Amino acid sequence: MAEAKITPRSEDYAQWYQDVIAHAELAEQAGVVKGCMVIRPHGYAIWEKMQQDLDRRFKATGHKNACFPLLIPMSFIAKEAEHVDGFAPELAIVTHAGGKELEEPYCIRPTSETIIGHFFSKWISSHRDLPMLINQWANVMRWELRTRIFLRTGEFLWQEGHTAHATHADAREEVYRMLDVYADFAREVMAMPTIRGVKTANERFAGAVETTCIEAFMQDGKALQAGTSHDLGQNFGKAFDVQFQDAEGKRDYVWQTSWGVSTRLVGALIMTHSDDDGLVLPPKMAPIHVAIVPIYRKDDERAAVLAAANKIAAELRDDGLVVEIDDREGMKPGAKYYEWERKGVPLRIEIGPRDLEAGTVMTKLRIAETDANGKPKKDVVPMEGIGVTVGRMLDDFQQALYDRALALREANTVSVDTWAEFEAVFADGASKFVWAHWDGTTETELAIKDATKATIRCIPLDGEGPAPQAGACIRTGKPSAQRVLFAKNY
RNA sequence: CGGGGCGUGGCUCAGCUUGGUAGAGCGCUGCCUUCGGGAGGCAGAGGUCGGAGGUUCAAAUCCUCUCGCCCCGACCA
Repeated sequence: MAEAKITPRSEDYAQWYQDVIAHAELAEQAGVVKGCMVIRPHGYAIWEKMQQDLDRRFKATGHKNACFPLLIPMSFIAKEAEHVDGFAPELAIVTHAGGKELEEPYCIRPTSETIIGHFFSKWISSHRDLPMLINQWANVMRWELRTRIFLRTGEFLWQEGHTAHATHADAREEVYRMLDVYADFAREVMAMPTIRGVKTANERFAGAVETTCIEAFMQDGKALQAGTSHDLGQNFGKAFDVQFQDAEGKRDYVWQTSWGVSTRLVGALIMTHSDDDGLVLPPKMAPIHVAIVPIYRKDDERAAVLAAANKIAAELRDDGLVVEIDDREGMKPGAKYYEWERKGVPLRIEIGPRDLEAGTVMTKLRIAETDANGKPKKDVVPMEGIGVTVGRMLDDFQQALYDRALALREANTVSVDTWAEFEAVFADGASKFVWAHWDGTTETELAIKDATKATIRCIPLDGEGPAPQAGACIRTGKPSAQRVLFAKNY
């Protein structure tokens, strides 16, 4: 009996996304808690891989982890005018505790700038205390009207870096250092190309003077903000009175930054690489690298095959790989193939009696060409030196996924100079990455959004997108210094 | 908050119009056969039909109220 199939992307991309998550057992709607998700072990394992790699990068750039309270006094949120305007609508508020009404309500943290500002003011008094480089791994809550698993949920997991510096220049250097950490991580580990840029005033973080981002291309042509890094200027320093004395004895407010990525990255990973057969994971993101499926008929075959499978697994594990031997009884090999594929395991090894005789194993990458009969291509490789062979296959696969993702983005990226062309790209719910000129005003940005649902994802940094060149705004014809990135977004 | 939909074994749902002993498929448990791309047979376990009230000899089904969730739109990492 065939299992319920994953909806093909061509039929319904949103349904496909949900099907992939369900079939790979990554997460599910909590149901009993509105807008919240349960991250299942396989999904959480992916998040842990992200955490481990990022945490190493944060430590390598001098940051230390800490943890601040989940509950924040409401008065804190109100101290920074733009911040409170931005976040007030999505706060969950605690009014009662211990059977009594609280004197001052708390909100569940939507982000921690305010409470960290409070503590920075206690901890910082001298330029010798700077820079203060803190990161927090935490859960936060934003009461969203519309949620999508991993991409936007009421509660989500993330890291938030918070730093304080003596000069604006130092803070800006930090903002861009961490943006590059995110971009490098996305490229090297997630095999996901991104575009680094600056957000328009309209899309800026509430309370920041500048917000930078990495934008990733999803298979349906939409953009997804995969990470952000903010220059907070002295806004929170002034709101929370975070002052220091410099070497000359002058007092000044600190210059702060904050930066974060969240479990949303799991959604980005899915929509960058996965296909109609389910989840596809780059080896560096895979909780299980290799699944070994033993093939046998009789008991004596079973014993011999399993012994060989264990030997291979041991060799691969010595190389640091996570290997699963699928020796479940009563399940045919084909069913096991489908299961490991929909869970995104990058490489499968089949080993049976014929292999034992020949001293070989059968290997199958998660994404493979199909032969003339429509069957996926498998490779016979010698058991001798299996560790080296598998290592190379996984490295190549990691690179191939990046190349494929980049090629898809490039194939769906266009430069557009007329409004008619621009509208056509975004007609009927479609989206691409569009480089177009814009006159720099929020008014025009909103008019374009109103007409097409496309928004400015970012103003590209040097080296991203087409070389800067003056032109005329796609909408108003007014002068524009450079093209900006438009797309519909998640 | 507007518009739509749904609450029935673990999951997906049928049954409701026209009230009469709670069903199917998948999954699960056991045994047997099978095993290089989604196996089959036999035997079994499992449900206060979201909740409360009402009508009735009799309610999953009709009526009233209520709770919850999902989808679409307005806000957002």
